[in-house]
Amino acid sequence: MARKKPEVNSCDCQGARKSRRRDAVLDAVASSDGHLSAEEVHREAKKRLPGIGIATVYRSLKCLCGCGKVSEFIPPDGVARYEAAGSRGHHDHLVCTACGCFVEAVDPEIERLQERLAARHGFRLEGHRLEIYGLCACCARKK
Amino acid sequence: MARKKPEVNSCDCQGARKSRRRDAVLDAVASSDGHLSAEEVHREAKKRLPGIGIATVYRSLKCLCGCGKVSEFIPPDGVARYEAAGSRGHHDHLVCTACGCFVEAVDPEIERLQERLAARHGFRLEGHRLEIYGLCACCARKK
DNA sequence: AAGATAATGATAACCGTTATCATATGGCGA
DNA sequence: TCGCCATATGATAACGGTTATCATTATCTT
Repeated sequence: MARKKPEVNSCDCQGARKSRRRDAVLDAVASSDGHLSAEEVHREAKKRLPGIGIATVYRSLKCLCGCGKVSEFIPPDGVARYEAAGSRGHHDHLVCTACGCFVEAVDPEIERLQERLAARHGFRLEGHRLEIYGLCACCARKK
Repeated sequence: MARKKPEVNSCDCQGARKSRRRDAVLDAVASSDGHLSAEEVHREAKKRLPGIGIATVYRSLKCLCGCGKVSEFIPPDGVARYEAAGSRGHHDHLVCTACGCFVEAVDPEIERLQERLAARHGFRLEGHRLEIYGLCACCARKK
């Protein structure tokens, strides 16, 4: 007999069960400023569940990204960073090439033009990544 | 006595010497469609200089990127890809999430708006990376 | 409570990239 | 042309973030 689908949990992935650790990972990401690396998420999550392992953090992050609760941002150094999605909505990043700081930014007009660009090439738009590199105001002043 | 600066070679990096291998790497990248991974560049370069090692390819690519002869593009999978810069000039990428194909595209208006966005946040613009994800025309048709 | 299956932790494996180090090479002055 | 010496090179070990493996535990349904 077909089993009933498990109740909704922090991850809506197909067949996923409720899990204290995944909740802890989501909470760790959601209660931070964002831009946490997996290792930093692990550190935060351990404050909630001391025994949680790094593998679980990676698995949970992947799951939470899959269901849209968390979004992944991969800066030029290739180390993935995570932030809670939804709360602040979509945004792009201005990355300082000197100090490595991030600034979040959105330009509705750019968003709109991207749709146009995708359409022009026959692409069905699903998402995008825009990163602008340069010197932040602080670093530009020092040079 | 101060030595004279060596003559210009395929890499204008400060103090760089002319080198057959670096020339081979540049040629390998330049004579392809672009979007080659380091391993693929290595394979191409070996057709020109059979004994060339992978480490030299990585070193040469870094050097060539540094002086602007080659540009690096890091897709979502994190594996760097290289293409000759200059010839076709700057462009962004439309990446198909189904088949993984790339399409090059530029929208001058987006470029301009990015400058405005950077300025608005006090950033001194140095560069940017724009990748648009979606289904290419071919894959969209199949679904 | 029992059975089925997803979740977990520890850790080995993976893999692209870099560092290391001994040797070879290029380019300059003589 | 020769010799010097900094740069370039090749082989390979090391690195580091991420994933796979596997035995065990937790969760959900009946």
